[in-house]
Amino acid sequence: MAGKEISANRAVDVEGAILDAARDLLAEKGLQGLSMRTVAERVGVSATAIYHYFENKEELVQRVVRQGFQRFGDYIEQAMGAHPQGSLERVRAVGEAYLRFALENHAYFRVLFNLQRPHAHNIEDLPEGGGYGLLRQAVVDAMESGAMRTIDPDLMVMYLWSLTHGLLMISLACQIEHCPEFQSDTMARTPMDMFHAFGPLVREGVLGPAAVAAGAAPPTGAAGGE
Amino acid sequence: MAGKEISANRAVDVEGAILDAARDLLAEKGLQGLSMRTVAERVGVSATAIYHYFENKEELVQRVVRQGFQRFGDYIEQAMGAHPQGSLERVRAVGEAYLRFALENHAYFRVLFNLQRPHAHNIEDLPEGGGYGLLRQAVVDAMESGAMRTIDPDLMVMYLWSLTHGLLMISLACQIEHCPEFQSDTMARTPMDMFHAFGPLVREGVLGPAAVAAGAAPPTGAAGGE
DNA sequence: CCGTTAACTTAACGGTGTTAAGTCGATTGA
DNA sequence: TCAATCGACTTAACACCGTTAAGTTAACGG
Repeated sequence: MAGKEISANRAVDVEGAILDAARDLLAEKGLQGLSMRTVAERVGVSATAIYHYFENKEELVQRVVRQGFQRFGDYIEQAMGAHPQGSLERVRAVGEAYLRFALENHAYFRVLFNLQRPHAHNIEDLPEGGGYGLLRQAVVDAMESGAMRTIDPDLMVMYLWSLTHGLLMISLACQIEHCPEFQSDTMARTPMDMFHAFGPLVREGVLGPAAVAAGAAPPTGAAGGE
Repeated sequence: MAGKEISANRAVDVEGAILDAARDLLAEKGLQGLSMRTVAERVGVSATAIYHYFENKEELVQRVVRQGFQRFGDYIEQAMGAHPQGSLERVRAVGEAYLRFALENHAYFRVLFNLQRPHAHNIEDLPEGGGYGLLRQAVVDAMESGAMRTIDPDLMVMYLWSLTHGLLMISLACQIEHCPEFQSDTMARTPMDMFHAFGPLVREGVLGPAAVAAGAAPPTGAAGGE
């Protein structure tokens, strides 16, 4: 029995070591930098030994990702706890922690959120060349016509772009149609429906028309603000 | 000279054929499904012939991506044109076209925006397991305390999550610090600064406190839809 | 002591991006 | 008209990749 424990512990050790090595490699060099052979070399076993603990490379990566989301969640939870329940600061703290975690571990975060290597394309390769400039002009026009509040148009564009792009990315990352999580009654299912459902929030804000009209903007805490 | 033209045209033909084959393969099977050998087979040349036109696989993909963004931009421009200048409908149309294009060409779009294969992870693997549920609770609490308007909490969570995630993805996709495009005076530079700058927009909406207070919500067009 | 099983190993297969060297026809200069 | 050049390829090969098959070796239960 002592022997069994030892061997079991050893097995756990090796499995853990494989996971650790895989995580480090992912953080250092991304998914492309993770090969079964390099992981095995770091651990000190042969490449095929990994197949004793994991079915294939995908499962290995999946396990690392799962572990990563766990830490991500813990990080956010801790950041939240520092603010009073029911406050907007608390909601904002979630977003801040989200960003902070991602920026501090961004090579690793890329893997968590399914991104490829940096792929050095400038902003000009993005919808730019037709997209960014067009949206910006539409925003400037809307501001001039009074259909939209007047602020820095680049900030407005970034806000609208982020919201749309984020919705899309999340929808694509998990095939949202198959997630019971998101099937609440009042909530539309397709990304396009959600986009439309965002309308009132985008127009009137998270405080809502009544609060804004009453000039009741809280002096200290606000959802996205400093 | 006739011969030169012919050979030049032929060269262009082959180059174009390679690009077309690469685009089709990317749209069908994503980045993993694109190998130099399969592209070459479709075109009817040997794999190494590609290296006469492109430095390596990365450049080939880059070229396809660039072409893709061009079409993406054209698509958006066309959708915009259908709405009157200066209207919120026009701004919203950009977002709608953005989503429509991405959803209709999503295998291809994944490559444009640097995403990996579907990687079937459920929503539970996302910040869930600590994140989604926590944010949702914070939102529910804020609604109950009156710090936030009361709507479907899942919709609110999706809105906040999309905005934050999108900002992050765009920031990571192009290293925004090095983009002069985004160095406008009033605009903060880091993703975290932008997140904070979003504050007033998130709280009060794109219409602004004055318009909302005046009950001046336009009857027909609004930024995020109906 | 024997059979089984866990925990590996080595060898190999088919695939990948990429390089080196060679072929071959058309173009060009003398 | 002939030799040289050059563009547009080809074949062969290299190193690496994920993965499978078969074998080894030590510990264990009966």
